[in-house]
Amino acid sequence: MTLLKRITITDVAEAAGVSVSTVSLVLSGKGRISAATGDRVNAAIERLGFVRNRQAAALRGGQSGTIGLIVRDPGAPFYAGLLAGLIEELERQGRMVLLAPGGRDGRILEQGVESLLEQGADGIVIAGYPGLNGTLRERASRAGIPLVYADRASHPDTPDMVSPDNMQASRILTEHLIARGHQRIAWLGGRSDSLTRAELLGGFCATLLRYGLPFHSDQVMECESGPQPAADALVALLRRNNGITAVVCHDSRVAIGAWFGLQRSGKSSGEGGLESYYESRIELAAFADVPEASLEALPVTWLTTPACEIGRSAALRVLQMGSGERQQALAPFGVSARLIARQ
Amino acid sequence: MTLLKRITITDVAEAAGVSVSTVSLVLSGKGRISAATGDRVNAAIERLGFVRNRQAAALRGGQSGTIGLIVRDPGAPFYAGLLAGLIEELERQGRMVLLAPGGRDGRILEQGVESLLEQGADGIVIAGYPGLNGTLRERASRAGIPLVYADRASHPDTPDMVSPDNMQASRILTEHLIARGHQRIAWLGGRSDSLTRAELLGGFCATLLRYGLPFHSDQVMECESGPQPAADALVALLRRNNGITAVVCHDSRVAIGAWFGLQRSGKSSGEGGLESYYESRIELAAFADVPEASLEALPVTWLTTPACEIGRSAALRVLQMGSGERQQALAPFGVSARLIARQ
DNA sequence: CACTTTAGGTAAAACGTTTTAACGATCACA
DNA sequence: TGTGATCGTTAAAACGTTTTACCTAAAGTG
Repeated sequence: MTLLKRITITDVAEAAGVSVSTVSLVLSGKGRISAATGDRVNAAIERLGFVRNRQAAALRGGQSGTIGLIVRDPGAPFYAGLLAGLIEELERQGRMVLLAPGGRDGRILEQGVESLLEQGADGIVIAGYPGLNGTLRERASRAGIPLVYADRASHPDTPDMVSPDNMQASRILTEHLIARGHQRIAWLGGRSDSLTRAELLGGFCATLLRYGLPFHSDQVMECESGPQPAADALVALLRRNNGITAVVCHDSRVAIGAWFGLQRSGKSSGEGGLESYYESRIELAAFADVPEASLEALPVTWLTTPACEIGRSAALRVLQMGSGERQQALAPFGVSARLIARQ
Repeated sequence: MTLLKRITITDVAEAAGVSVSTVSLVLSGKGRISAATGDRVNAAIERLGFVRNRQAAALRGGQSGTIGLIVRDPGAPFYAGLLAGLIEELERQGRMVLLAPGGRDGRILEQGVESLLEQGADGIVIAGYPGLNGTLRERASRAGIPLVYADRASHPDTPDMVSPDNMQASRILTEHLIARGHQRIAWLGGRSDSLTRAELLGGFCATLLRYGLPFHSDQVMECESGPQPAADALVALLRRNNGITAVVCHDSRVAIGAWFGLQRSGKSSGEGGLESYYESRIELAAFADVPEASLEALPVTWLTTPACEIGRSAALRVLQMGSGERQQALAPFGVSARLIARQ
């Protein structure tokens, strides 16, 4: 395992009997070079196993070919999906992703941006930090590179944001239930201080009203996002016996809990298992960040935020901004959701 | 948004009234510089908002400060976890992650490695490609940088591999069930052509035998990894009425299916829901790539492969190899699992 | 034929940093 | 006072590309 001397453009030039300029021109396909010379150079490149040094190229030329990304929680399935979409799109454009560590701490975020600038990223995407930071925008703009925020939570409408269209998602899910004949639909779960929940609930409420269906506060049940609290909450909700025939769950854990709650509250025929559900009078629907095995297993209609779409859009947006297109031409970007119906 | 001229080390030197060499020395903390000069330089850096250009530094110096990573399927929760662990550890060592696009295709993988070499990665980690490729190893070694494979599947024992210790994981889970008094334990799920399953099943079988418990082929049930097939398989297994009191499930989807199968086969009291399970005579346990909401909701004892541990280990390993430690000193790396007991 | 144009190619100056060898000054020591 | 050390700093040569301006020979033009 001897460390061979790095093969440079100079070696190639020598081997092909041309100048370094010519090799560079062949590499980038820019200047005017005859087919014969081109072939000769390419042959030499192949023969020597030359790999171009992007750092040197970037040093002189400008673009490093990388887009920086900071994810607060890269292990969370949603952000993993976002990352996957982002990578895929950037790859299509011949760019790579430079991943800076995120973290709860805002200071780490700033440090991450700094590192990305050091590494010469051509643009920066920040995911999972709902509180947007003016300082960072300022920092990036001073360095002359575009910065965009992407998240599952909703953002104010500015052109450098990519987020799901929660209102629309909620409308789709609600209309689906209405189309299936439900008149009294309940809402379960979510903390009332969440912006996402507010938007989802807003879409829900607006859709009910648009179709002339009743919406009273006793149709909405707040609860912790765990199976147990959700089950309890659903039992309590149904005990009021207010004619509910369908329940929209704020997230997948709530949906699982709701399912157990249904079993317990006797809305099923008592056999247990999947079959019993189909005889129940209550239909379940849920929002989900991400496809989940438990939702596939249960008879729940669910609607996912397409994480990888958001990633893809963020990628396109940052490249767009980088290529000098005028900012005002870019509208805020809302990504729409996907419905997976059951039963 | 005017694009300011980039602030360079030269500007700093001028502002501080010293030479560029001095600034560089201060930056890297290498040479002998007086406290006074150091302060003066740092003040100038601060004042001008200088960011060091790593590409230029790498061009001259050597190390780029990045580790390349190729993940076949970055959207899958397990690899997301791996990525998270990897990032965290690399950050601790002051490195960043350069993410090349993966893909089913082996050709894309090679191209990814090539891109990483172009970008000057100081090392490469490849995750999720079970079929290891000698060409890539060769490529990396010719470029003089370390390459390690990391995966959830098991690998042959070579020092450049990081993978979970499946035998040990299986032993832990099986011993847990034995300790709880189970004598006849069944195995459910997994395709028989999977190396991972073979190792898990090997550990299971070995542990049973070590404790003097019977192991017959009718205790093992192969099935597709979905809720429905698993449910059917469990029903069939229990119908044989062979005294089974516990079932080890190959993965989380199988576990969910097994749960429904239990309900259906009357091993529960018929009330449905969580409560009914506790009266059932059958205990469930499962392996899981990754923590999952459905497993938390069900009374299943499960054992996860700590994805982020694997990522972390891969990071350490690649840095270790890069820092010129002797290869033979490095043992193959098996990462152990974590048990989450229920009931 | 004298002239412009064009095609194909090259020399050389950047790009921003690191590092080595050298330098003057100060200091210790006999 | 001469002789090395030691200290703090610096000039200058890399590192591997890209790009601009320039060159030469051949081809076109009147």
